[in-house]
Amino acid sequence: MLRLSTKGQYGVRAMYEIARGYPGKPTTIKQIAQRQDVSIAYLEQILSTLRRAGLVSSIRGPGGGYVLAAEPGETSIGAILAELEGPVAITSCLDPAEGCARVDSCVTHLLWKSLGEKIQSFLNTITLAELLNEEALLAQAGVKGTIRMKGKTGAGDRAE
Amino acid sequence: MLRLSTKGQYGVRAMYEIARGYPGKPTTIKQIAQRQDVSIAYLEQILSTLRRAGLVSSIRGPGGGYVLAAEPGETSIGAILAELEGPVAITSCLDPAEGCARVDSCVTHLLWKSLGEKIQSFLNTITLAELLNEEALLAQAGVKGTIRMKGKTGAGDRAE
DNA sequence: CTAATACTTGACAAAATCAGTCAGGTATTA
DNA sequence: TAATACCTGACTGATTTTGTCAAGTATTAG
Repeated sequence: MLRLSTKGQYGVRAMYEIARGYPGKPTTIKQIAQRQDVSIAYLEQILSTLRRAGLVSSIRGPGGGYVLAAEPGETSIGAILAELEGPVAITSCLDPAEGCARVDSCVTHLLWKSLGEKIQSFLNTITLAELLNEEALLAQAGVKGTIRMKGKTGAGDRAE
Repeated sequence: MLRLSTKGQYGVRAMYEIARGYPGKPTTIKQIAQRQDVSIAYLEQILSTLRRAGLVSSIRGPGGGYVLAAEPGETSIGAILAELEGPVAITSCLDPAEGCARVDSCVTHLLWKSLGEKIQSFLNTITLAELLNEEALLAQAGVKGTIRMKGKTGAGDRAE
């Protein structure tokens, strides 16, 4: 339940690839497609959305590609997903575009609203900067009590 | 994004109606259908799943209906949704039934895993008892960092 | 200038999931 | 034994997802 679409997932991964080149080096769609194993055509669709939203800028012509519109710490995962999938809306009642006829009589309304806010808040807290730095991600995303591991496996290292 | 299916939503609302009769009075499908404005046929499908899962018991024949299998404070929203929609799995990678080929190289894996755990934890905290008592729900679901009350069965009375 | 590179856009469609209906059952008790 | 009420699986139309495809437009090296 509560699955994210591939569009949202690919979008975050694409933004991560672009963030790796920050600042300076533009990243081409082709590079993203190879590194993240997603089709170029699909990425074009996704990046087009993100560009219109002002999250990335594109540079045309030879040597061009995509660059972040702001520094990595300024772009949250929540912002990326909001553009690609719309706002968090556990139920249609809570979708700003739809609304709910029975708000008052619905005992579960508050429940879903509260859950949605928690999710949104979490996603807004994590930025591309955290994604670029696994330790920072652990600190922010690490959960209740147990996960105190610090030594990473080295598997996620840079392959540049 | 991250929308819950109607099946899950109706399931929770049906469980709420059944919980209102606790202890003692069985609630019929027809009553639930009227109060929550859901078709009888669809509810039968949903309640059949919940009964097989052991969350409710059914009493057949005239005067029958559904009753909770445990007291309201023992049944969490997370348990209900898990039966109707499967486990929280933001990505297919995190679905126990599917698995992920690129776990090690995926920078976002930890992110989605962490989010999923937060959601699951929240849903496991809220029970039918909280739904029956709006104050308890506010205390549990209300803003972050303010979770103070832990008294369990005290809240399980009728709320009307 | 012009060709190569690279982004841009909108239409389209197969596949999967969702949301629910329907027709026939089975169990219980007044 | 008939009325009540749960039980089950098959089925289907609608919607969403997950992409592909074709035909552009903009930029710059040479």
